[in-house]
Amino acid sequence: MTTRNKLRDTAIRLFGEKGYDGTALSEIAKAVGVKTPAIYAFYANKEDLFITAFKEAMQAYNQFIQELHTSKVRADAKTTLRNVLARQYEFYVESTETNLFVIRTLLFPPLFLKQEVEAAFADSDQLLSQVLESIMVQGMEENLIPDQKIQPLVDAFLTLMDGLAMQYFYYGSKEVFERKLEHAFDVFWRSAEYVTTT
Amino acid sequence: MTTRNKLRDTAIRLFGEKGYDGTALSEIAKAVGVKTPAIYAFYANKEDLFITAFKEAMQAYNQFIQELHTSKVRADAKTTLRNVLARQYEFYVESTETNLFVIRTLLFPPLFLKQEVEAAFADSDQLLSQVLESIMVQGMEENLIPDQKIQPLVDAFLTLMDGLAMQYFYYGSKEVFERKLEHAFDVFWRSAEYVTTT
Amino acid sequence: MTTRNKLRDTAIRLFGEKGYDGTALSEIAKAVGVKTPAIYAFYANKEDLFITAFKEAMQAYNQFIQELHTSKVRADAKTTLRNVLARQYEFYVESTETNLFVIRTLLFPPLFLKQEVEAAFADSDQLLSQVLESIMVQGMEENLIPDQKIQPLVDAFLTLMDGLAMQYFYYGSKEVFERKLEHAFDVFWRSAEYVTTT
Amino acid sequence: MTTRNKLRDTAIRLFGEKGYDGTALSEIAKAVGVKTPAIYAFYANKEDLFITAFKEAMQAYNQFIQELHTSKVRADAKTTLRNVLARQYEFYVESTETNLFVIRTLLFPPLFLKQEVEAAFADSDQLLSQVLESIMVQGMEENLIPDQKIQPLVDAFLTLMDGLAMQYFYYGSKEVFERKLEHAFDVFWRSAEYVTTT
DNA sequence: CATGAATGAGGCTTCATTCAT
DNA sequence: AATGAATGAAGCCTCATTCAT
Repeated sequence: MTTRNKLRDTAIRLFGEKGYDGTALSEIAKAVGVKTPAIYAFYANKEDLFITAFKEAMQAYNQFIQELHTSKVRADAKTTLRNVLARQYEFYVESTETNLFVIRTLLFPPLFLKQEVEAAFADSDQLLSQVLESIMVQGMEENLIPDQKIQPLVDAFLTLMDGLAMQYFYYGSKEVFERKLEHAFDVFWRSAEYVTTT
Repeated sequence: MTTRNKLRDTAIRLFGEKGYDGTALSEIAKAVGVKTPAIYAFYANKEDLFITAFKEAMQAYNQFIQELHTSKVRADAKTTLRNVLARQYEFYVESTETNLFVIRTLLFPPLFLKQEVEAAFADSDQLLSQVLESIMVQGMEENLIPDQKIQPLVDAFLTLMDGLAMQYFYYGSKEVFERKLEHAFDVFWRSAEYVTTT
Repeated sequence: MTTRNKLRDTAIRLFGEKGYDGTALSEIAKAVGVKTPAIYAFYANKEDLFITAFKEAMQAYNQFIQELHTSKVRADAKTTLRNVLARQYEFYVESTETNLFVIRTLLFPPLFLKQEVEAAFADSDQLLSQVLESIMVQGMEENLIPDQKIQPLVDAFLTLMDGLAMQYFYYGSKEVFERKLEHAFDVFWRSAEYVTTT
Repeated sequence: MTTRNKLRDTAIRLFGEKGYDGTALSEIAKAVGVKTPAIYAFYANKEDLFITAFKEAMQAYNQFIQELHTSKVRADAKTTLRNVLARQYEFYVESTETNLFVIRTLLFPPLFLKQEVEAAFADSDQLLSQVLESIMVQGMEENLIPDQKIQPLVDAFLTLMDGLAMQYFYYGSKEVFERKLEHAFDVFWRSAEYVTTT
């Protein structure tokens, strides 16, 4: 891999672990095996490196969302939703570093990036909402989910995903996290498939 | 208020906004109207100030959880749970700064505090779990919630609370947040009160 | 003297010798016997130190001009004008460093100071013009200088002073400089006292 | 023009504007449309480029002086002297950049060039003195200038030229400069043609 | 309690220069 | 002749911290 990309990826990892202010360019350079000034051959400055890293990480994140959509066709809505969580989990495990960086930056962006971060977040959020919505619609067409307003289901599921995201990062234990995932999904699905008498 | 406490509270605010590394002692001192070395009359060093601030904030947070417990007696389980979310929301609004600091620190503690933070989090988490559990039990005793395993409900509700916490911080809009809260709770409760045929 | 002023004076000297870009803050600090960061206790940054030094030097320069005016009363116009050059010379010798800094900065200001420098120069220039003008008027009242337009005399004398200033800095030799001074003044005065037949 | 010469001329311009220390090789390269290391194909290092630029500029300057000499034959001494100033002015206007560089370097050479600069200056100065001297002699032969010592006239005229040089660089206004030039020359000439009674 | 003065450590960045291509 | 990659040196500046007052 090129030095340029090694720098970017290492930046993702270290910025994710210790934040923008907590990460020195010298650490990134050292991890890549290069002296600090070499960074400036590829990036204008620390902010530029951070932004580049952020864009890369967001792209990986959005691609993950896109793939949720692509792969949804294969199964019924319940399986698909369950898969969404499984994929989310997988994604976290595979790309913990990228994810830590994305979440950290979305929640606590360095001030100079606040606006861009908000825009990026809004995009991803909308994308994910659409994917979930189309899954819910499919569920209704399959008669797995009774006819009802879709927004509440989407909102609840998004909240669930966010909650799991948070927990993934603060529960060390795999078992606890998997239990939570199971339980949260079960409760969600029971509600979704519930036929309101009213 | 004493200078000591002004420093602590300003630390909570600024560390919450910009993180440990992003906040200079001089900023805190300036915001309080004092020169930097004055901080050392009250706190051993930056870490000490941070830890003190963290303890104060966690105490406020735990007290909030405690009060959820205390106030629960007055109403039925559904109302109580709904109130929990309302109180959580209120707490965020009233104490945004404290909360930002707590969440930031729980999710992304400075390295020197990782262990203490995890312990503190475990305590709060357990406390909150117990509160929620007792509410669920009450719900069953009231026959509002059909007999079922409690852990899944608690896990789902905790996930819901975490998800809302995250969303509170990245949705600027009050309306969107309140809609999400409503929807997420409705979906949760419908599931909780659902009588499984199986 | 306070560290603050030692820094300012050393800055005048070193900036004068080697220019803004050629002088490192560390050199100034070292010459004063202090570490570089100490500078920041007194000056916001390098530019601030430079500007402060410039103001101080300009003040010394303007004060020198003022004193030309004050001391003029005592003698006839010819003596006074000759004295002006003598004083200018004295001033250069006594305050070579200040002067080198002033001239260097007036002629080749760092870009960030260009505007302020031009304003400062305009002020001093006007001040000096007025002083010279009043001397010429005095000379006419004394009938040492025949009645004529004053502006040409002032302009010529100012050009003479500037020419001497330049030569002071590039002729190493005292003798050569003093000869030039004598000659230039003689030529000037012969012209001034000349009674045009036309 | 060759890259080599483009570099040299751009160096003259930029070193003249911002000095040796204030000009980065990268700026020069960029202005020429080449990458920095390309400079090293033609010049040993920054000092070498500077010295080369200086020699080129001094040559242009000396050639200007030479031409003063060459063209002098055509007219009477007064006209010739007046022409010298006109030509000096023209030269400044046409070759402001070269001149700025020459004057800056003569007055404030980078330390590593101090000696060479002084030698170069002495040469040019002597050359100019000779030119002026021969004009004065011509003036006497023409009986335009009464018999007198030549050195004072030469010294005065040199001082005048230096004074105008300085003023050219710090007066923005063309009108003011031209007025000063006129006045200074008039005063000079009146003195030169004056017949001393003594 | 509080501050002014000072500093060691370290961070970001620029720059002249080298070297392989 | 020219460039991309890289670096050593150095510069400006910030910051946590100390100490005498």
